[in-house]
Amino acid sequence: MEVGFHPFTLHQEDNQNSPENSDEPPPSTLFYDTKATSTSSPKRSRRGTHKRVVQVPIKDVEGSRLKGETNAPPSDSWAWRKYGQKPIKGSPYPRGYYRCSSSKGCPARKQVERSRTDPTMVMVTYSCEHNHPWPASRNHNHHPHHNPPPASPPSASTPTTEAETSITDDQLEEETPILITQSEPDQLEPEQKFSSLEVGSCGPFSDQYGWFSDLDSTSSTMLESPLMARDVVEDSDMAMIFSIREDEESFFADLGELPECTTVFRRREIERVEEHRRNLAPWCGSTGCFCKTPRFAYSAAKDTKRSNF
DNA sequence: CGCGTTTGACCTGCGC
DNA sequence: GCGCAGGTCAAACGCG
Repeated sequence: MEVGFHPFTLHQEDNQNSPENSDEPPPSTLFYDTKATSTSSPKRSRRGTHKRVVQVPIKDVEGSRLKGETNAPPSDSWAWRKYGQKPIKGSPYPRGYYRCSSSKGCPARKQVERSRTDPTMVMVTYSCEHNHPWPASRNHNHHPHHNPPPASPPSASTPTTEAETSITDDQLEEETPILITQSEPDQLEPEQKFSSLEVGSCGPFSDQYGWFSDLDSTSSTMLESPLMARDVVEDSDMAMIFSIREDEESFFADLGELPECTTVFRRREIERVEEHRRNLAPWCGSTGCFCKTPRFAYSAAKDTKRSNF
């Protein structure tokens, strides 16, 4: 399919949903997760919605699909339909609103806007969860087998649906390691940190996988960021990561054609993790936890008159 | 013809 | 209560 993009940074939104106020995450690879209760209709609840903000290098977006638009939706494997666009106060770039068109009634939505502080980055805010299986038609490299991800304790939040699980599996079939970091870990217990990164936790992660699956090998550059190099893993999280490793091995066995760089990365990271494990070094500094590959991720007149857009 | 995008209008939440 | 700003709706339009 089209060129994938690299989720670069994700940061947790506060309850007020104001990426424009928080679009200055460090230029490192971060993966924020927002935990909140989804309330009634999305339209009526601007706060309390589970959102995830992903910062993506603009070049990747451009590579996928864009028509001179400043914030063309990054290419993930879900089908997104644009339903609105608004100029955001304080930002020179408009925000585009997309909803999943893969399935009727799917509540999944995402907002795309270019970062004010770094025009080379696009902020993608995911909210709600896909309520349907992974759009196979859009999912290249679909492998029919594979074990479900290690039974990471079901997320404390929203249970993972079967569809979501399968989605995850499918997407986990995809290669390309991904770095996931959750911010604001201080507000979460270790388990929570991870559960919030899990697939089922109000699921947005499953749709994260969507574009994870489209990542191309170039993401390895991001993955070898300094931040990546200094990861330290906590025991509980290590357990997760290592329980996944088994799958990983089988995965890799099936991924013979993966770009070498990604494979190198994995091995490198595995070694690092193991080393950390040996040292039992604490991790999750102020920037929080992170996971590696997608497989590991699961742990991962008003206005018109005034806005004239 | 179906699907996606554009865009003006409307609705809702929140801060003051 | 009011105004602002964000989020969504839906008609019109474009494209394949």
